[in-house]
Amino acid sequence: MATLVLNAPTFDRLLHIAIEVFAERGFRATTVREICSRANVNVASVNYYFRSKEALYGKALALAIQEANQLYPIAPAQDNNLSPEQRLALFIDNFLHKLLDDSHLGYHSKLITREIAEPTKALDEIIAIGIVPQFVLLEEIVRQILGIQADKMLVERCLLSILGQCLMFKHSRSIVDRLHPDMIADEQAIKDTAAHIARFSLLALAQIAQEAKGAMP
Amino acid sequence: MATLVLNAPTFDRLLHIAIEVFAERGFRATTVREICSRANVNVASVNYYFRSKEALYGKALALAIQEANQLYPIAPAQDNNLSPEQRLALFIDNFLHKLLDDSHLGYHSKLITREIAEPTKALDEIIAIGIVPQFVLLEEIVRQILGIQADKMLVERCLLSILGQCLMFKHSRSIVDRLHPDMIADEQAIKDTAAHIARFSLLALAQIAQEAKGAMP
DNA sequence: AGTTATTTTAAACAACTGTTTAATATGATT
DNA sequence: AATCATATTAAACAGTTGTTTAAAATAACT
Repeated sequence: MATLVLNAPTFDRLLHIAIEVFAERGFRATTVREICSRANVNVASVNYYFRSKEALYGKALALAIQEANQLYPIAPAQDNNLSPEQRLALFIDNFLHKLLDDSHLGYHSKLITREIAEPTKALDEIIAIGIVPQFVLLEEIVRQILGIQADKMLVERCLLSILGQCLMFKHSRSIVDRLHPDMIADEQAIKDTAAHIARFSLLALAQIAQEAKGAMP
Repeated sequence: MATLVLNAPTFDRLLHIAIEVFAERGFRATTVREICSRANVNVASVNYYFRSKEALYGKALALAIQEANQLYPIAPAQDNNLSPEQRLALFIDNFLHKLLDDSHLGYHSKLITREIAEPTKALDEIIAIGIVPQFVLLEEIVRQILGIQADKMLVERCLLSILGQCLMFKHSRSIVDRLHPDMIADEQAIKDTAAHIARFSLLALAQIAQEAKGAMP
């Protein structure tokens, strides 16, 4: 029988180290030799286990999404017993941690945001598995705050306003690190930053909701 | 005499095409041969005029910053006769256009934001020439809106909230393009998006200012 | 004109790229 | 112990990389 039984140690090490190196260097600048060298395996292993560098990239990306969602599940923000304001705060806190928690997650979010900023063929999977569910949840929350009558375009714009504030800390981390390193220095700092974003967004959303109510009572 | 007189046509073409290719592919994935091929010059020209690929990258980056600031000067947002609210709206509109105007600026902002997301040795120049002046201006405006007594950390957080909403459309453009392509489709759409960001931010800032005033009258 | 200085060119360079190969080692099953 | 599928290895592959070289072409100047 030829059911390629996956040798867990080598196979797994390769995948996780691939996440790191692809996150650090990007797909094209990453060399198979560097991945293998760091993983202490032979150069041929990538092609043996994954057929090609590109296929390895796809698998590493999928694993990064899966593990990130596993460590920071969105379930708490889905609790309908909470107020939409509380749920928004939970969502932002969760999202920001998913983006910034290097210590538990390694390079997962770096790889994901890199794929977003510089898409390859694998982008569709990212969007379907990693992005759309978050968009749907956040859209539901925002719609509750703004009221059902809110214009769809307005809701979407507010979504992007909220997500943009969070993603800033990932995509422009080099600047944040140089100008305000204390803002994401540790766990508590991340929590404070998340709280600010939630406050900033809620104040804006509440005002927008009030104006809309005034215009169409 | 050996004062290397720069042959404008070749030299300039090389620089501008370097902006494009580096923006599309990133520094490491860009090949000198592709730049030269697109510019219709010999492969050796890069080393002849710029000494190395890395030096060319630095020059291209500096030129991109300079031309972007030239086409979209921040002067209007510096007018002290305007209200801080108007100045904020002007700043955001200017910043967003600088980010999204492909038609006039080519790949300038793509190259700049790429360097921010994935820094090389050239990052310091970007920050000094392209980022700090914008930060300083925006900080002045936000401080006027929040009031002088506002906590420095709070002001900085609000800065990032505003900039993050704008940068979203650059760094996560692949997602915006797929989920809401109409949001940055043309000149008018960009203006509308800028107006939303200004409104969203102003509502939040006004509330924060009011709360702060209430707490410390 | 002739004599420089500057620019452009094709060719070669050594180093590195992803992938393949064929031999060897390891482990499981009989 | 013998047989077989799986795993690992070193070596080679063809192609690409940034950079250098030395000759040829062009321009500038007296």
